[in-house]
Amino acid sequence: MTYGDSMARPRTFDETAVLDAAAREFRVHGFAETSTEQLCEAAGVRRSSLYNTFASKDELFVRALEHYVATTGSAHEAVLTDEDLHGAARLQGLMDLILDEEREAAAHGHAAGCMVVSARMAPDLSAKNEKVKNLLDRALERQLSLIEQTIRLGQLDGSLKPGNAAPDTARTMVALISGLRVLAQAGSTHEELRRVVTLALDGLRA
Amino acid sequence: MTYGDSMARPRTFDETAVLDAAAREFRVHGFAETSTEQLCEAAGVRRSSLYNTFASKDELFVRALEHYVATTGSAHEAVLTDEDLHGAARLQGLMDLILDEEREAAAHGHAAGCMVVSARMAPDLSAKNEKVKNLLDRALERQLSLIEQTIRLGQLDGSLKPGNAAPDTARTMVALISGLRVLAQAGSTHEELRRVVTLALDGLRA
DNA sequence: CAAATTCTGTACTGCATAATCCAGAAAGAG
DNA sequence: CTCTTTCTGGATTATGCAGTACAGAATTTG
Repeated sequence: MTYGDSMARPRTFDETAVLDAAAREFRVHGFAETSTEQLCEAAGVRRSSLYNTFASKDELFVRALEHYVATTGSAHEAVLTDEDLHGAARLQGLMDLILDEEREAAAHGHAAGCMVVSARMAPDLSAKNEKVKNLLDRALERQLSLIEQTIRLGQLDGSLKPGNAAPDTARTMVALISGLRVLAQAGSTHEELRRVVTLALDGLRA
Repeated sequence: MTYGDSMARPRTFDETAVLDAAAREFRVHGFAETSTEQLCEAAGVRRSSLYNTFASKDELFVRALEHYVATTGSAHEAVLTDEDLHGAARLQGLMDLILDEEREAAAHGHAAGCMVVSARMAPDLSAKNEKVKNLLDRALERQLSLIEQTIRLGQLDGSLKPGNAAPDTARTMVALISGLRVLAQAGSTHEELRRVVTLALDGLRA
């Protein structure tokens, strides 16, 4: 009942590290195909410890998703608000984040995967768990809003072709990112993905 | 042991209709989240009948996937080889197929889903079943090849901007289509999806 | 009618796996 | 040292679901 700093044996594992490991598993294999066994092994934690910390696989998934969208969201935000770059370069930077992630994963023999895409493609998850749906919706909203602002900036600083509606362009970028995740799972090489990005961004440049 | 035309009670259900119904379930819910119960109910067929006709859920999935990629592939091919249209219009026609499908599904309160995207996002399926992987790979190859030819045509007939490499452009289109599937699952409206398509295609036109 | 085959409906089996429980060792706080 | 809490490791329970089995009705051919 003594929360926070206990007066007994402390946790030997980092909760955030567990969420990281869980997210890595979930994003590659999806929710249904990831067993608690895999999660324990990936996190280097025993079952009892897992269930002491998280009530259920569902809750762990929600927490991992929360952690995943928060960290990736922040990384994306950092690039998309980099004062040293013009709009087009920020977009390029965002896509480079994705490309680098996929290259890194490919070096380990698999695609990076994406918790958001696979969760979206398994709508029963969102239907069963309201928190999942809310997290996904808010993540999408945040991403759209950030990209939208970047588009507007790029059109003002002259790096992006004017005339394209910012919301539509933002949504197109999100579609492109999701599509890249799928192509990566289909085995497309880093070079192929990079050329897709180049072609798509060139269509937006001034 | 008497194959083909039996001399007894014939099937009262159409095997193709079952595959259609199964594909409809699988494409929305994915493999893991679709129970054999759902499949029976959707197809209007009893369990015994299902297992008399298909050896397992795995085989039914493979058959449904086969049927799905064959029918959608043919529909796409029909548009992409329509002699009455120039290249850009054929691409537009392809995207309209997707958009119409999503609009139709949205009218029923859900996204259309996609067996290919969700199967790709669950790579364990392909890992476990070689046939799944082969079907997905051949479907992607076919789609890329068809779109690539259409791009080349469009660049020759002047409807598409020259200079873009056809393979890259084709892969970008595939990414866009996958992205549309994801956005649709995220609840994007038909109008929003349509504007995404318009923007993306406008970037390719002459 | 007889034989063959599929249908319906329900009940059952088997397995994977999510989740619980427990006994003891380990490690901090007072 | 004592108390508390978390660890390890394994055993156990519970559940959902894929797949099987079966009995009887239905439907076709010969």
